[in-house]
Amino acid sequence: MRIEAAQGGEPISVLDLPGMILEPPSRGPVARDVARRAGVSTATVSRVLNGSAGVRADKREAVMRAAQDLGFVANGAARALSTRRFMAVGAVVPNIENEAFVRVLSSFQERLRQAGYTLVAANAGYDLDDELREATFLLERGVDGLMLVGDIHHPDLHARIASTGIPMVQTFSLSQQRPCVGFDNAASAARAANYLMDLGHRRIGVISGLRKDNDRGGARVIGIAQALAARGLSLAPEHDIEISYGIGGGRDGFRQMLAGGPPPTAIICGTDQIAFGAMIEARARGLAIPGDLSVVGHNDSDFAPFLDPPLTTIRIHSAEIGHAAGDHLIARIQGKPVVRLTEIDAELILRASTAPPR
Amino acid sequence: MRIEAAQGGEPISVLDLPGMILEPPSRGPVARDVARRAGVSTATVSRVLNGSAGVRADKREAVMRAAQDLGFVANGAARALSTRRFMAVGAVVPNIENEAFVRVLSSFQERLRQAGYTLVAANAGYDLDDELREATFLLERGVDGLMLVGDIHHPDLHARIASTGIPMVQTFSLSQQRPCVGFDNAASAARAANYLMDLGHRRIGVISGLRKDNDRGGARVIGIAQALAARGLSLAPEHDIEISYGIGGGRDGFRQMLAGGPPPTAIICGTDQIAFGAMIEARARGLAIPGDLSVVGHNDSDFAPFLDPPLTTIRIHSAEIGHAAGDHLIARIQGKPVVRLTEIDAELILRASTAPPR
DNA sequence: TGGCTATCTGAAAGCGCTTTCAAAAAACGC
DNA sequence: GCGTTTTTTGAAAGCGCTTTCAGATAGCCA
Repeated sequence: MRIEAAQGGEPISVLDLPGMILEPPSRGPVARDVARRAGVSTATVSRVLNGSAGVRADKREAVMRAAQDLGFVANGAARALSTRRFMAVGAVVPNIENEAFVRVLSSFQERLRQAGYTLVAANAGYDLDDELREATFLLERGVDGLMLVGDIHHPDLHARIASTGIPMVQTFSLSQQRPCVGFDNAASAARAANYLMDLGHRRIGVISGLRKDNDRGGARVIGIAQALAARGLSLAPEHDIEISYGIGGGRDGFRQMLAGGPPPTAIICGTDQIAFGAMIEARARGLAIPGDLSVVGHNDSDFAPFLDPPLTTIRIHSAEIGHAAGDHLIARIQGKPVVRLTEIDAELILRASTAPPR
Repeated sequence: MRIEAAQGGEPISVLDLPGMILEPPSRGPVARDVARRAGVSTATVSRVLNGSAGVRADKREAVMRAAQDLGFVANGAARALSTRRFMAVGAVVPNIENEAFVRVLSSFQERLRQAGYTLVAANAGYDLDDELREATFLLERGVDGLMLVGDIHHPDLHARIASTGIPMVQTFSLSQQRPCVGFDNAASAARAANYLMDLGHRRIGVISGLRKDNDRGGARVIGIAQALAARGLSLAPEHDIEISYGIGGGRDGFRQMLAGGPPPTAIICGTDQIAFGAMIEARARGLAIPGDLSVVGHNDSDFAPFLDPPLTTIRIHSAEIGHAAGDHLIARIQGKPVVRLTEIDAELILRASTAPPR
C-alpha cells in the first residue's frame, strides 16, 4: 500500500484541498440569493424550482437563469423539514453482499428513483439487534418508508416503525399480518423435494445457511421435511445440515453430511453457492452428478447454468420482488390504495444436476 | 404472481393500513413533546439526546424516560438543517450489482456507519450523463461527501461538486489531480502480462468489458499492450476483444477471438466472470487449460479458487479500498488532514489456470 | 376608460432541531 | 448568612425551504 502526499512532502492538510470546509459547512448559494439575483421573492423561486404553475414566463426564466448562474443546489434538509417528506426510503437487508438481496435492492431502487426517491440501504448481518439499530438509524434519518426482509425481527422493531407512522413492507417471505411481497419459502422448497421424490429419490438431504433468526431458511427446511413426511419419508438428522453461506460452506456441509452415515441420493441447498461447494466436494469424493447425487440450489445465480453439470435450482424472482416492493411503498407514501400481499412465486428451473437415482 | 387483498375482497385502501398517513405526514412526537413530558425545555432535551455535558443527572434521566415513553425519534431533517451536516455520504458506482463495487460499498459503509454517517448509493450504469444525474441527485439530498469510481466523468460533474463545497474521493483508479484511493490498473494488468511472458507465452489475448467511459478497463488493456511492446511483442487486434460483462460475455468473447485467426496461448480477462465464460468456451472447443490456454481473471471472486482449474487472477483489495475511501472522506468532512493519494496495490494470485505454453 | 375578475407575487409563518446568551440555581468561601 | 463563582437551564433566534393569504397586477368586458 502506498500513501502519497501531494508534492512529495508530508500529508497535505485538508485546508489545502479545494472544496474543503471546516466549521459550519457553508454550503453554496441559497434560495434567497437566487431570489435577489432574479429580482423576485423566495416564494417565487420555490414555485419555479418546483414547477408549480402560476408564475409568469419572464419571471420563471429569470429565476431559472439565476439558479443556473449561481449553480444553486437546493438544501434537501430544509425542503424535507418544510414538506415533511424526505423523499428517501430505507431498506435493511440481512447481507448487502448477498446476490439475491443486491438484486432486490437494485430493482427496488430503480422504482424509487423513477418516483424521485432515494434509497438508503443498510446491513443487518443476520442479527436482530443490529437490524433494529440500523432500522432506527434510518428512521431517524427520516426515511418515508421502509423495506425489511423476512418475518422475524426484534420485538421492538414494529412498535418503533409504527411510532413514526411510516409505511413498511416485508419482502422475501409472506406474512399474515403485514404488507408483504414475497413467496412461500416452504412451498417452493417442498416443490423441489417433490420433484426429487418423483424422480425416485428416497434419501434426500438439506444443506442450508444459518437458520437462526432467518425465517426463509427455516421455512425451506420445514417445507422439505413436510413434503417428505407427506410421502412417508423423513429428513434424517444427519442429512439436515446447517452451515454458513458460501462455496466453502457448501463443501464443509456436504463433508459433514457424508460423515453422518449413508449418503443421500439427492440434496437441496440453500443457495447456489452452497450447491456449487457441495458439487465440488462430491466430485472430490468420486461421486458423479447427477448419477450418484442429484443437487438442487436456490436463487438461480448467474453461474448456475454454467456449472458442470448445469444446476437445477429454485429461481427467486428478485427483480420482480424489488419492483413490487418499491411500487407498493411508493403507493403507500402517496396515499394510494394498495394490496397487502403480493406473491411472486419462486420457480423450479430444471437443469442437468438432477436425475433419477441409480 | 398472486396479488391478494386483505380479506379476500378488493384491494384494501391505504387508509385501512396501520401506519398510513395521507397529507402532511404527521410524524410522531417531537422534541417539544418530550420537553413537556419531562418538564424541561427543548434545549435541554437536545442537550441530553446529543450527550452534551452539563445537564443534571435527574433532568437527564427524566428526559431519557420521556423520550423512551413517547418513542421519540428525532427529525433528521431538522437536525441537518440546524447543524448543516446531513450525516450522509453519497457514492455513485457504475454498477451496483457488480461484485467488486458491492464489496467496496459494503466496506465503505462500514466505516461511515462507525462514524455515524449513512451511505446513500446510486447507480450510474456506465453512463456519464446518468452518473451526473445521480450525483446531482445526491448533492441535492445534501450528502456531506461523495465517492466516485474512476477518473472519467461528465465535464460538468466536478464543477457541480465544487459549487456545493463538499469533499469527494475517487476510487479504483489513481488521479493526478484529485483525492483518490485505488491502484494503477495499467501496471497491475501489465504485471499479469509479464508473468505470462515469463512463462513463455508470446501470443496473449485480452477480453475486457466495455471500455467506453471506463478508464479502468481501458487502462488495463493499455498496460498489457505496453508490457507486450516492451518485449517486442504486440497485442493483435483480433486478440483484443471488448464484450459486455458476465459469463455469457466471456464465452462470446473467446468465440470471437478464435474466429479472428490463430488462437492465443494465454488470455487476460477483465473479470473472473469473463474468465469463467472463456474457460467454458475453451473447454467446449477441446482446449485444455492451462495446457492449450492459460487464463487470468480480475477481482478474485469467491468462485475463482473453485473453478476447474482454479483461476489465476488479479485480486483487487476492494475491502481495503472501501475502508480507505471511507476514512478519507470522514477525515475531510471533519476537517482533519488527509493524504491525497492512497494506493492499494492489486495482487496477482497464482493458481492453476496458468502454465507455460506447450 | 372604469370596474370587476382572474392571475401573480411577496411577506410571513412555520417545519423541528441546535445553539447562543443571559438569567436562575447551586456551590463555595469566609 | 451573604456575596461570588460555577453550573444548569430556558427563551429565542436561526437553519433554508414551502406554502398560505392577502395585496398587487394584469386581463377582460362593457
